[in-house]
Amino acid sequence: MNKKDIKKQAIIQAAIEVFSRNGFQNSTISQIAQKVGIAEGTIYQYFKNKEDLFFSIPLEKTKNFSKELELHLQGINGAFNKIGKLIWYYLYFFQNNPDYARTLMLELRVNKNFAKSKAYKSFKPFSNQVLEIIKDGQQEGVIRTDVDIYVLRQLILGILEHMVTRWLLKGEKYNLLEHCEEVNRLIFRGMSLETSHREFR
Amino acid sequence: MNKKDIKKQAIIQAAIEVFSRNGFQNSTISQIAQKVGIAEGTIYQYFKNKEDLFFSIPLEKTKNFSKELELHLQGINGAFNKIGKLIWYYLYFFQNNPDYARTLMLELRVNKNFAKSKAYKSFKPFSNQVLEIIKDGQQEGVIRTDVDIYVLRQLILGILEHMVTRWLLKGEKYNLLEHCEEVNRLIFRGMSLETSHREFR
Amino acid sequence: MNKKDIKKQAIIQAAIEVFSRNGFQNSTISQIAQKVGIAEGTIYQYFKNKEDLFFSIPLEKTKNFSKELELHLQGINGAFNKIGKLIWYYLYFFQNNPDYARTLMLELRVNKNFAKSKAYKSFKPFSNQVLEIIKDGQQEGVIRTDVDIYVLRQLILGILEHMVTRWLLKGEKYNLLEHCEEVNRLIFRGMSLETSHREFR
Amino acid sequence: MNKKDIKKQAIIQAAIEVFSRNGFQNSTISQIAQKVGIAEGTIYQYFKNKEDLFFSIPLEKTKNFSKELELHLQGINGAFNKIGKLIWYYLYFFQNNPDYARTLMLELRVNKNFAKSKAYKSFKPFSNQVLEIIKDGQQEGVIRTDVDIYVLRQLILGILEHMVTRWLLKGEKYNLLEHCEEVNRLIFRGMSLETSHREFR
DNA sequence: CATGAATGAGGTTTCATTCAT
DNA sequence: AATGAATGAAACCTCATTCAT
Repeated sequence: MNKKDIKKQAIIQAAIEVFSRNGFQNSTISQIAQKVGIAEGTIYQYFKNKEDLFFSIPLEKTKNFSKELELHLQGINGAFNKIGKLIWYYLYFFQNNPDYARTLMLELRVNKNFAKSKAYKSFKPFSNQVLEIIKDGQQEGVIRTDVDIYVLRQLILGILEHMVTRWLLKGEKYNLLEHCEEVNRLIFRGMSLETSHREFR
Repeated sequence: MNKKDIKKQAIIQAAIEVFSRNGFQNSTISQIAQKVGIAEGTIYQYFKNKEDLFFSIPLEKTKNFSKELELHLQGINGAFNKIGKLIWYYLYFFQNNPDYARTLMLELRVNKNFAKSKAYKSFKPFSNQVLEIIKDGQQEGVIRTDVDIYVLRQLILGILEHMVTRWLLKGEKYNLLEHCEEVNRLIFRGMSLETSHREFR
Repeated sequence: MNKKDIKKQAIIQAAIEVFSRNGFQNSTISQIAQKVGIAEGTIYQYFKNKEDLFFSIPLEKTKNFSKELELHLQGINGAFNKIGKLIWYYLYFFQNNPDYARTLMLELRVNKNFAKSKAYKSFKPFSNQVLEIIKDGQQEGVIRTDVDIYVLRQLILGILEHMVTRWLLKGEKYNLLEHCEEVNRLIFRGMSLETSHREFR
Repeated sequence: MNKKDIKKQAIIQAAIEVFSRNGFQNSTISQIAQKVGIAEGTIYQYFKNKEDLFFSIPLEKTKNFSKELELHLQGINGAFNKIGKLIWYYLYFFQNNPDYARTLMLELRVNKNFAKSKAYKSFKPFSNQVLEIIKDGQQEGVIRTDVDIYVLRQLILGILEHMVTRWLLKGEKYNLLEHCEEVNRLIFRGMSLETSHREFR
């Protein structure tokens, strides 16, 4: 990582802190520059504008997320086991990155332009990965096939996003992982073939 | 409804349209006043400030939502039947109030001050209603008791919020009710006692 | 005093309280109306506009001031004795009317339009009275004649205004009459013929 | 003086002119910016807000006042001679800075927040200087000791402020120095030990 | 590459005054 | 005479962005 990248990282890190505390509209370039210890103008050497800097946050963070998730899924077999791990890691990650969680869930996710940005596309791999696991599960014969796989994916991601968002809005006062087990049970049951239940019995 | 209330309603209606199109920060009092056909200052006779007007929207809309829901639930028996109807109505309502949906899901829900406002409390009755139905279902013996009822509620509301939000972010281009049936199936299965499945067979 | 005058008095009294607490610019017609318990519009039945109401305060207060002063000067002989009493009464009056003191000294006295208003002229009698006493003193042979009588009057009124103003700006925390004696001595000495001193010895 | 200071001075100079002509409340940042030939926003690079700019005026002017006064007092001996010169210079200064006089006497002096500001403290040195001269005079044996020195100081400053204020309210139409001599006489006599009079004879 | 002074558009909010009831 | 809803002008201040040094 060269000098330029180091400074860019520093700006992004400061941006995460500032944006997460005050939101996009109430954060100022000046605050971010101050936190990094550089002049405001310098930020414009690295980012086209305020929104560009804002959107670069998930671009960066998603790299970490995916790389780590990869490791955590290594050596796990079975669709439900993979999904269980994925759910755990998702909650674990955001619990440990609360600033980013706020930025992503309360600001970016809801930003009109974001959905059209290329930063948004950086989620695609993760999203696809979930889809692949579901498909595998159907081929294994453990996941029901009478429900659209995109709806199944939406079920999982929807619950996860909601859990994190709720946690944020409640002031991050409880342990986000505390209902992990129960949520797993609900999702597994919902997605299973009925027959698979009988097998479990 | 007296004259003053009529005008207040008119302002709220205009506010919904304007806020939903541009977001809170990018909407102006001037736009809203213009839409109602009154002077800017007049709005401040009815609302303390911009945020007060903003927060008064759900206060008003929730009244309608609850009143109508009440009617739709009349004469329906069985926890799952009630939940099914509730899910359908929720999606139906927001599909038919897309402006309000945008305001609520993409702006209000994510606003720090909103969670502390009294407008937020107007959701409480609906939220409690869901909880009651779940409890009834447990007493009927059709809903599992090995998962916290608050987690069960979160499951339902989380999925619903997520579906509406996703629909909005995708440009409202598809029919929000189109996967209603499948979602019902997923949620029912997730929440059921296993034994109840066998009975259905 | 008929009904109309009673209400007018009530408005003026409320105006004194409000204006003195917040100043002219930061006081609102609404506040005054509220204090009286009438509608804003009603005030415009009695006063042309905000400034007219403001200027009507000294017009009213000066009546009281002069009437009382008259009584206090009754039966006092000798220019210095009269001046001494006048100084005492001036300080006594404002100490007991601190709201009006603030309005007059910190707002009105400094208002451009006020100097041109007819309310300003209501001070004239008092001002003339002082001049008359000085003239009398010169004829009695106790007040120096080598200084312009207008300068002598300015000396007295200047010190008095300054004392009241200083007292107000210091938060009215000390007794305004506490240096009355000393000030008298200073003024008397300054105004006396030298010979009169020797006579006193 | 660097570039930044020069511009700051220019803004203050323009502010004096504008504030003195219209008063604080009726002056606009826009007017001041226009007079300097800069954008409104630029003013906020130099001053926190309108009031900050307002209060910075005496901070600046007092520097000049004190520096010049120092020179004028050089080589003068005797408390009364010093006070005489000080009175003359005070009147001379405000006569030659009528804009500032208006701002200080009619606006700042009467502003609640001003008395608490640090700008107010910039008068302290001058105020102390007067006190020192009085003390010297008492040690020399020419100034009476039966009157509190703070009252004596108040006598001097009160008359001076009043003279300037009166001059301003009368439209600055006469020569402020015209009664300088007479005022000196009054103040000297008031402050003197009686015995000192005999010596003068 | 870095700086930071300058810009200037733009929106919320207040409130004296009016006037129809 | 009293009301009080409606008006609408007006100004402070912020801050992303630029550009000369």
